[in-house]
Amino acid sequence: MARAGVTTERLVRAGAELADEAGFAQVTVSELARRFDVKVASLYSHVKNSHDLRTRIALLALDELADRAAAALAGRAGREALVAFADVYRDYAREHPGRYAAAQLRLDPETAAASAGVRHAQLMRAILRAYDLTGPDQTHAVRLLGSFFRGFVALEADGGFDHSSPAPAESWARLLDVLDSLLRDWPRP
Amino acid sequence: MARAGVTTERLVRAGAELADEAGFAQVTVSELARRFDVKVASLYSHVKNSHDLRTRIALLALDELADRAAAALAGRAGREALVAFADVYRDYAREHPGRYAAAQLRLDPETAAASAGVRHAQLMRAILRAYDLTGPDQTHAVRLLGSFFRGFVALEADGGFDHSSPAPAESWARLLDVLDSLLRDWPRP
DNA sequence: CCTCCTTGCCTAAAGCCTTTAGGAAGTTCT
DNA sequence: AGAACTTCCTAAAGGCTTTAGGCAAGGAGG
Repeated sequence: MARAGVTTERLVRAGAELADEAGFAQVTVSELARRFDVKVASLYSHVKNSHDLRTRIALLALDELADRAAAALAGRAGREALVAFADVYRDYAREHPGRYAAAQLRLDPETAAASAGVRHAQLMRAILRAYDLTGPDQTHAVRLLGSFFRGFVALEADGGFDHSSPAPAESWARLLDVLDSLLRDWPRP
Repeated sequence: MARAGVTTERLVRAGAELADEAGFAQVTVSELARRFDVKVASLYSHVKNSHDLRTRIALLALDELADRAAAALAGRAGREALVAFADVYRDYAREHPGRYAAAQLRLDPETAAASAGVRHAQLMRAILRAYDLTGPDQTHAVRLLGSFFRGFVALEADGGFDHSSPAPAESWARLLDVLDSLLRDWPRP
């Protein structure tokens, strides 16, 4: 019997593509087996179980995102950096909805600590260095940005902005300006 | 055979409780049948299918949320209203994580239009009446608040704030103040 | 070249969830 | 009481997950 040449690597990559096509929830060991034209049980030599597969896809996505974010931040600071970083997120979510959903998967602490999630946090902090924020307000600001990015992208993906008029892109651009202003002129407690 | 007294109403309510206990993803027709001590197929007289069940739970959650929000807003305006409204969201998500997750379920357009989601949008607009925002900036502001609430609550639930120091509650309070400032002193384009 | 062993893939089987079809026993209304 | 409806049941098919045990392809070493 000719070997199909399945590897964990290829499996995860195919899983990511499947996620983008059909949604992260549809990523199933069975469907991947079908795509590799292999029996389901065979995949269990390459992946521990369904959860393991999903986790690996999540890690791939986090990695890709961090890479893009780091590239976008190179040579930029202040408003430019903020916008570039934010766009990386939004664009990635739009280009790769399944992978983006995967990146939201809750990881167990050890896995999370070893993931590219850590890089994300560092990059966000780096953006804020251009602004004059001290002490806890720096953390608050990180959380504001993180919350806004995540929430906006989620709402846009859910069609939450579909039935009101300015296109999401317009709000996105305007709000990034507003947030830049806010960071430059951060209100005192 | 003694009747178990299952009704769509009781099913949805039990589903909501199950969601809060075990997570929205664990809400399954089978598990509910177990809880009502009834055969699985029996439930299909009360609910069209699994998706129908989840949708009903989502609608219940949206309704409860809108009720709470409306109550919180009564007699308040400006910063007070903003904080009260925001707390309703965050508290609901913490008290009823499963229901809150259900409320995020993507509904088809007709269902969404008939849901309490519409009330949410109106309440949010009502809050902004206290601030001096005109034209598209009003929509932008609604989107900023919505994104922030949703993102913050999601990140907190995912434990995204677990390994940095100020407690989420502290950032939440501070950031609501910051946003209130921002709305009062909204930057010109 | 040819064993030997690792590894990829397979069959079998059990467990759990969903959904449909068709039937029997309570409930309700006339 | 009898008809009509509703609730619940058994049966059965189909899908996904996961484990156990086996055969054969391909590379390593003699």
